[in-house]
Amino acid sequence: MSSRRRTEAQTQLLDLLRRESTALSHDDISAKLPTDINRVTIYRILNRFVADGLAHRIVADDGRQYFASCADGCAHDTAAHGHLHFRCLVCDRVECLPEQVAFSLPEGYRVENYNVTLSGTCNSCSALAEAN
Amino acid sequence: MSSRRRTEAQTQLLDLLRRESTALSHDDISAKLPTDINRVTIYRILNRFVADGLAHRIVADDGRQYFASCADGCAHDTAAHGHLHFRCLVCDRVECLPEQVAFSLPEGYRVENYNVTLSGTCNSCSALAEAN
DNA sequence: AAATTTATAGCAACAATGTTGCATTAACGA
DNA sequence: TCGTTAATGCAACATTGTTGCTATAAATTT
Ligand SMILES: [Zn+2]
Ligand SMILES: [Zn+2]
Ligand SMILES: [Zn+2]
Ligand SMILES: [Zn+2]
Repeated sequence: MSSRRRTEAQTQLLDLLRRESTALSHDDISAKLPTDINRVTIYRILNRFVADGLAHRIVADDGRQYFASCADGCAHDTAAHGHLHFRCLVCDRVECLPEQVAFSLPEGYRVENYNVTLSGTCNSCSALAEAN
Repeated sequence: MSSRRRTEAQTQLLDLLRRESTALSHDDISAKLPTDINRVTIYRILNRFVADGLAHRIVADDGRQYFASCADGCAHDTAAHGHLHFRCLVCDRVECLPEQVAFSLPEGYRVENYNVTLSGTCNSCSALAEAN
């Protein structure tokens, strides 16, 4: 395998993902990056991060990709990404939740990727709603 | 609410969804329909079916929408769609599996939609692989 | 049966998201 | 310092799904 090079763009992107507590869409990332990085470059860096196990990709129920750092407690094997994702329909944020999903699967199925996304109202948004 | 009208296009589409054992993408549907129906019309009919509880929408981890009839045993409330979906990376089919997913959610989260998709190799494709 | 109403269909154009090809730049090792 | 090639940036494209508008036709009323 060809080895990776340390570039400014990648450093910024990885720092961003690690700093954020929620999973980020491409748009989120573009908006939050300190420097302008080309659209395509961002996509390519993200794909590389996923391939290298630095981040994982969530395809949410809005059909868009979100990316989250794999740093904390989420080991790089597939099964570790079986954790839950929650997309809030109010604040439009996607969170990685630590809870694992349990299920049984009929004989003969071999799982390679997990993509579990619930959507609804997140805890902070329901708290806000209660307050009114 | 304005009442629905019985049209040829809708009948064909609903028949197709009910006849099929797997969830269908737009392309699948286009290809399998006995008559040519306009792209946009298909999308609109599908959205109506989902709104009316005749079908449910799955957003798979390829970012595309798949549709399955709600006829058999899948009641029309949200929770009933908590069943598992499996997308086979070999034969590219999406199945509704009857098994429910179990998970716990932190306090304060309110779920409106479930979207659980595993991907990998389905039972028939792994059987074929074994045979070789 | 004819006229009326309006849900549905069809066409064109658009929007959003992500990828590929290719030339240029720059990281890194020799 | 030089050469190799990974990474970037630009343009163009691909795919998937939606919206606006007009035409058609299903259902209801006259
Ligand atoms: Zn929220
Ligand atoms: Zn996650
Ligand atoms: Zn298969
Ligand atoms: Zn299903």
